[in-house]
Amino acid sequence: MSLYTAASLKAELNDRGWRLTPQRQTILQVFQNLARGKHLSAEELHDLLQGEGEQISLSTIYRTLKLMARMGLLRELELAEGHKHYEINQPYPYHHHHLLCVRCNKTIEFKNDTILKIGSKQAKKDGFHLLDCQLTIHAICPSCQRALLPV
Amino acid sequence: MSLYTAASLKAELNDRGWRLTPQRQTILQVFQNLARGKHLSAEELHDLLQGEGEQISLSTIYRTLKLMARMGLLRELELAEGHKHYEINQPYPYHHHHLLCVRCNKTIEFKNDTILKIGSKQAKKDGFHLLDCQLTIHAICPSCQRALLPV
DNA sequence: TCGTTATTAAATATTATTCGCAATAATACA
DNA sequence: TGTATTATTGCGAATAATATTTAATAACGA
Ligand SMILES: [Mn+2]
Ligand SMILES: [Mn+2]
Ligand SMILES: [Zn+2]
Ligand SMILES: [Zn+2]
Repeated sequence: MSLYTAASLKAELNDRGWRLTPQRQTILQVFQNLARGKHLSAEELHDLLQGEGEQISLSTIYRTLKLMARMGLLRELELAEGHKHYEINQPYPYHHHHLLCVRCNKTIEFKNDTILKIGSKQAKKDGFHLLDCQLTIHAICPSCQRALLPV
Repeated sequence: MSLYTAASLKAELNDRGWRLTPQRQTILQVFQNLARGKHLSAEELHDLLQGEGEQISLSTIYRTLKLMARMGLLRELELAEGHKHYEINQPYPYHHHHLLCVRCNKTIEFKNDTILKIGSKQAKKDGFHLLDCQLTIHAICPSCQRALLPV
């Protein structure tokens, strides 16, 4: 399950002229141990770390999340109005997608192997190097449908 | 092509206790006439309208974009860091997806009928009312691959 | 072990988006 | 067709997520 060890993360970083820091290691650790279906915002990650006694500045958290998303280690998700959420980017058997209620932000994860295949094929066709591939279904959940009208 | 006339937009709005205003009509008009492959941010739409002599406040633009996205008339896309883009939400034959370079934001549109089917099926299965279904492929384009390292 | 330089924490800046409000105008209905 | 109701607008101000600047620190390669 745990794709990156300290050593492999270091290699991945050093390859690009970057450095392995305790902060980066800790943050990746958190995402690797996060329960399935959980997603964290920068703020939430900050709070979680504080709770564990880890003192990592919010700036560093923002920088690290962005860096790791661009490396393909994390997925950057738009699951709520106003801020991003992150989760570990897992390959094939764990790869999944999101069904989202635009009113209450209820999120359901689902798997579908076809989508990743389509995405990989398309990226390859255009010569892009694939980082992530995410289907987001914007919809209205059953309970929000019942609670009619109000936006 | 033009899915909504003034009359049908009015009906759609009034059904929910909302009103048809010249501003809403104008904004939907712009998106319906937008060239294939073009996406607009709130700011860009504002500038475009100004250029045409239409004076619609930025507040109204933000409100309208959000409203229409939640109605399913527009698609809200995350194609760049920091701000959203919008396009008209077209059904089946025009429905498409995006391949995006996370470094330079180069965007390629592509079609795939399977994805919409998967999305519809999943939404139905969970009792959600589908608004939009978008596959976003995060990747690195060929020229950014060549321009190595720099983030 | 040392020098170089990427990274950090903290404070500050930026900027997309929202909100409060008073004025206006779309709609329902008499 | 006129009137009352209230959703919507434009403006300015507020908010909040994220970026940036800086000096101090600490990884890394030699
Ligand atoms: Mn997920
Ligand atoms: Mn598009
Ligand atoms: Zn809901
Ligand atoms: Zn690029």
